[in-house]
Amino acid sequence: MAVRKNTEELYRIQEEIASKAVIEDELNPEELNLIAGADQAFLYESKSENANEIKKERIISAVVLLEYPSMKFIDYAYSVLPVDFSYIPGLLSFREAPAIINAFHALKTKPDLLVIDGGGINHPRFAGLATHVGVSLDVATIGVTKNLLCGTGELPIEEGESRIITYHDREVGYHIKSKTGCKPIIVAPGHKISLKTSLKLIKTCIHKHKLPEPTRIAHLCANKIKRDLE
DNA sequence: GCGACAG
DNA sequence: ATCTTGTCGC
Repeated sequence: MAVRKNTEELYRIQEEIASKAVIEDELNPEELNLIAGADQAFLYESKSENANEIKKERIISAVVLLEYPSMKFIDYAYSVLPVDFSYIPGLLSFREAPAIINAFHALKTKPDLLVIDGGGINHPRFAGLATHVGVSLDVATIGVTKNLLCGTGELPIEEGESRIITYHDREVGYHIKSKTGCKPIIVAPGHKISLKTSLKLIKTCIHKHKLPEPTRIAHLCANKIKRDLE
């Protein structure tokens, strides 16, 4: 339940992914029609055999397909996989990316863009979960999180307002005050999309909640699958 | 050395 | 992320 390879090797992989990430629009925002959201939930099966307690951990990744910009639900797909890699800040993708990639492949209709609950280039080595998945699948991605892993930036105050986040002299994302009374969320490009377009599109995906619809619906979907599975 | 640290 | 009931507020 720990790191399998040397941390240095994993860092090297992330640096390679970062070098392959394209932070420019390779999609036309005007023609965006299908958008997807991905989120994960976990299952714990604890077997208490005599004195030893064996715990199996499984990850559920749900990918929901929505129509843009109506945010109308179209379809979904999911994947359940065993996980052995524990959560380590900065190495989240090695724990969650495989399940997301599996669920994405299970989608019959592919989206033009995938929004993931995790960081994008706002990462110590500029290779957060959204960037990792985007480069692996060669699909445009945006990362959305509720907490900041690294970087600095002012906090927006008024609903709809946003402020740039910087890390090592590089602009890596934004804080967005999505709703009054709610802590700002963090948005960052993952792959094949620019900083500004990421901000613009996510704003369009914010309806009546703090989180944008793709990620919010995916979260509900993953939890329902989890309930039905136990 | 100490504190911080996506999900 | 997950363990969990009520409760304050729009």
